[in-house]
Amino acid sequence: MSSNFQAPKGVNEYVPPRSAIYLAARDAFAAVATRAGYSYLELPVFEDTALFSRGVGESTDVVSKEMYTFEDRGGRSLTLRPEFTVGVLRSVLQHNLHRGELPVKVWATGPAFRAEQPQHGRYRQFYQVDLEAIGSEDPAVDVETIALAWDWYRELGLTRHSLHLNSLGCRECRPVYRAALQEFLRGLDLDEATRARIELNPLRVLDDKRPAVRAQVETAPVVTDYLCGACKTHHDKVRELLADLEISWVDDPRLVRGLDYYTRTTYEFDHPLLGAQSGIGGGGRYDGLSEDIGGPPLPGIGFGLGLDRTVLAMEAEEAAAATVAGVTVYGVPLGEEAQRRIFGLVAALRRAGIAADMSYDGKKLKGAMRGADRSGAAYAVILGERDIAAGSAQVKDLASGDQVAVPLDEIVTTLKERLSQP
RNA sequence: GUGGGUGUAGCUCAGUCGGCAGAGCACCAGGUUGUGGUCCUGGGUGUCGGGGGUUCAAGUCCCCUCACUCACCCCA
Repeated sequence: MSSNFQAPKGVNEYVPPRSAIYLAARDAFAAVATRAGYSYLELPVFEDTALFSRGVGESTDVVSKEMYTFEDRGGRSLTLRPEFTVGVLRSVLQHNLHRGELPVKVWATGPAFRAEQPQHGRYRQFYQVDLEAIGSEDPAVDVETIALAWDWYRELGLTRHSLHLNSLGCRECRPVYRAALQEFLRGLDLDEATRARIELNPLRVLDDKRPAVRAQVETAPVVTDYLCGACKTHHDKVRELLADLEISWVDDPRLVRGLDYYTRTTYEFDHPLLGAQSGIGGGGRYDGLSEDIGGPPLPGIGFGLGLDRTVLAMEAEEAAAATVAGVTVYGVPLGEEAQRRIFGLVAALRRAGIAADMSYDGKKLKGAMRGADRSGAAYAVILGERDIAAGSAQVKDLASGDQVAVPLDEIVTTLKERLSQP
């Protein structure tokens, strides 16, 4: 231990060299979203507590026991966002983006917070990329979001993830199913907590992983048998379009998500190499959410994908790109005057768009050259008393070992020229 | 929140019955007064997670605590 302080329990930090994987994944998502016409949204990390309790739902675990809630100095109750979707919708409504052309297509990224027992892949501060299409009921939009997530995973080199798909129905047909399910569940032999869940959030019982519960719900009624005509048509269209895009999925009528706002299309991405925390992302339609938080009727669909678990999946599949932050040119000064000139030269190289670094602290030649080697640079620029007297510096090709003297005022152009050649 | 496992050098880990804190890699210095990567030589860089207890003696045994981790739960 090098300090008395350590990061708070359950937070996940990205430090070099691993942070490069995180950054590459996030940047790749920005590209995927942007080329599909999604605009960036930067949101507050905390919101009015009531936004989450109304949006996500009082009956969810997320709201009832996992929120970081605090009172600010003005006595307002605020909560660190436990997810993105409601905040995105709140912002879209607040800024009247839905008054323009629909759907409103936006994406966001950053940390989210839930006070859970930490585990590998489950953190109290975790990171997501989020994407939402608001204001359209078209099943093509449902599939567009799925396809973008899918393409992102593929672009990152993942091959083993799977897509699970379900439809949860709408406010017409879901209550009918819910009642049927409750009736079935009440007849089972279950523990007290689970019995309570039957009344509060019966669909979640289907998600129980315990073998004893699993076996009993085997014969439970499934939601897809209860879909109304409109929901069924929608769901069939989604599956048809998915097939068109050659995305494979498994129909999972037991797929339930832990947030109350989902309607119709619901999906989840899993990765087999992550143990219990196998859900790497999920999303779905939330056609009633706008009204739940006091907005106009406005359908929507979107997803949140876990950056932490995606990075873990990349590492598990050994797909993590070996992106090492490196420079192209490395300055090696010998002596004070040389250090001053190299410092200026490195700045000039950077201004010319060439990635450059240098040796500090008056390191001896050997140590400075070692630094050049480790920097990954293609060229070292070595400058000592003799070179200054001659008005030139030594430009060394670190791969071949060849070294030539170049006049000081021609170094930037010389290197630029050399680097532009293949 | 519940139940189990682990915590020793920067990293991966060994440490027997309680008896001088170790290995590999990494790192640093030198071999080379102005030339890296290879090679050779030398160097342990440590709050044995933290606190307390037992003991002549604790990395090792006991208690508490913190963190990580596995499963439940939850979900990203």
